Amino acid sequence: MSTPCCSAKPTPKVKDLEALTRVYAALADPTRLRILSLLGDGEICVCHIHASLDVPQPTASRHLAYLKRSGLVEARRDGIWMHYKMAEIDNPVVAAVVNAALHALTHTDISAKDERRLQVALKAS
Amino acid sequence: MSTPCCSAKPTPKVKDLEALTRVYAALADPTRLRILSLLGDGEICVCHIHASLDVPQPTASRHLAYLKRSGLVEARRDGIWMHYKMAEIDNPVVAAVVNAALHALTHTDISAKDERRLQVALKAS
DNA sequence: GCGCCATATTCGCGTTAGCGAATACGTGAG
DNA sequence: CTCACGTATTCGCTAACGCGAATATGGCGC
Repeated sequence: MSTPCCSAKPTPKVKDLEALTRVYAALADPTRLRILSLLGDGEICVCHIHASLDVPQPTASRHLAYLKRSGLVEARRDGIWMHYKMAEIDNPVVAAVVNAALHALTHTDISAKDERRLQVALKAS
Repeated sequence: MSTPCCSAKPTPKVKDLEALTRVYAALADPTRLRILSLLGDGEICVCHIHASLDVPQPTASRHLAYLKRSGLVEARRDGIWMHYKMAEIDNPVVAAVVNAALHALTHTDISAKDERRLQVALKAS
């Protein structure tokens, strides 16, 4: 369940190591990991992200742009607000890596606290 | 099998995000990923590593030192030669992340070629 | 001891990343 | 049109990384 790769028999291929490397580079930052952890539960507005993480707004925006560049995240405009969510990853090998990250994040204290702050913020809306 | 975490019920914890971040930083380099892929099959001598990857010896040594610092790899001295192997990772969450990486690497072309070159080198010993 | 071999480290360089602060963009309200 | 608000980008600045080249360490044979 956490590694859906290889459930289908036709062996998937990664074009080259660069794709994997870029994904791991995107995961190699605590702020981005915290963002991904929040996005693992569904689409969220930027304001809720930087409020839940308690980081400056430009910081959240910059990391979100990085994640979008890396193909891990998709953006949707809704009037004034931007909503982000996890991207559909076509490559099953890469998807398994990202899922492993999301799963690992469920075991961190910080992500649990972020999640709690997010729920509070959502309730206040 | 690829994610042994959570097979036991007592929920494991990651001290903080820094541990995860450091692991991902260690994985965010193509040369290190290729090295880990080779080490996934067992202990290897440094000379075979830099020969199989076709990278300069100092480069292999530098990345191996990085991996050792990150706790992903262990070194063993055998006379003149240094042998490296995957480290036993105590934290099951981190272990799952590393296993996901090793699994992903089995789907890359480059790692397959490295593996083939390694087998040739081992046969010639 | 000397010298050779495998491995590790250092140095200088260019590239990249992250941050805080400030500023620009873009959309809806009035 | 103008303003306010949410979001994105730019500007120094600093720190870390990766590389090639050169050099240093450490163990073995003689």
